[in-house]
Amino acid sequence: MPEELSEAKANATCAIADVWEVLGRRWTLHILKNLSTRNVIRFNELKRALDGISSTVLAGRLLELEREGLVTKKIYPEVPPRVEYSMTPQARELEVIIKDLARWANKWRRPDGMKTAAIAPQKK
Amino acid sequence: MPEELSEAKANATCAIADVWEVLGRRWTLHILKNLSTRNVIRFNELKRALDGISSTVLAGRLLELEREGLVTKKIYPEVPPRVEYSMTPQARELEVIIKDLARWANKWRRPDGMKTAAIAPQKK
DNA sequence: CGGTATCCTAGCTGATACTG
DNA sequence: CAGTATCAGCTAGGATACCG
Repeated sequence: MPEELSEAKANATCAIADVWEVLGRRWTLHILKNLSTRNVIRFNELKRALDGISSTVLAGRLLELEREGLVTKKIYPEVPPRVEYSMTPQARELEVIIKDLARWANKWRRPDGMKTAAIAPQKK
Repeated sequence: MPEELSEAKANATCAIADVWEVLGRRWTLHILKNLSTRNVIRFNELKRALDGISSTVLAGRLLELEREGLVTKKIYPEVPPRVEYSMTPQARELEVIIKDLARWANKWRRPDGMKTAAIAPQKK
C-alpha cells in the first residue's frame, strides 16, 4: 500500500520537490559528481575542480546540499582552517539513481541534433 | 566496457546536463506526473490540472519537453482546435527512474526538520 | 481551444571586495 | 584557507492581452 508506486491523484513528486529544487540548480550536479569520486574534499579544492564557480555560489550550493542532508562538513579547528566535505549515505544512494539517469540519458542521446556538446556544463 | 558505471574522471553528468536543465525547471516534473497517469491529455486540461501555471509557461515547458523527446504532440485540424500531448517511450523509461527518485525521497524524508511538510501541517 | 506577444519583477548568479 | 558582504546583470517565470 505504499503509494509511492501506485499513486494516481496525489503528487508523488511532493517529496522530491525540495530536493529537486536544489539538484536543479546550477553546479549542484557537478559538485555531487566531484564529491562522488573522492571521499572528502576541501572547499578550494572543489572550487578549483569546478573552475568557474565563485566562492559565493559554491558556499551557497554546499549549504543547500548540507541542509538537504546530502553533504556533511567537518571543520578542523586549525589554522589555516580546514574544512572537509563529503557525501552522506543518503547522497550515496542518490548517486546510484543519478547514474541510472546518466545511463538513460546516454541511451537516448539525441542521434541527430547533437546539441549536447561533450563537456559544456550548461553555461548561460 | 561501457564506462557509464565506472567513470572516474570524465563527467557522467554531461549527457544529463540538458535534460536536467529541462527537468529542473518549475512545473516540469508535475507535467510529467500528470502525463504519466493518462495516455493523452489536452492543453487546457493539463493547465487546469496544474492549476496556477500560465499558458505561457505551460507552452514553454511542453515545447522543451518535446524538444528533449519526452513528449509528443498531436494536432487535430479541427475547430475548435484539439491538441493532445503524450509521453514518448523515452519518457516512460524516465518515469521509472523518477519513481525510484520518489522512493528515495520518501525514504530519506527529513525526520527532524520536517520542512518538507507533505501538505504543510504547520505554517511557515 | 490552444496558443503567441509583451511587459514586469523576484531572485539566482557572478564579480569584487573583505575578514577570521 | 574558507568563507561572508555587497552590488550588479540577466533571466526564468508570471500577468495580461490578443489571435487563428
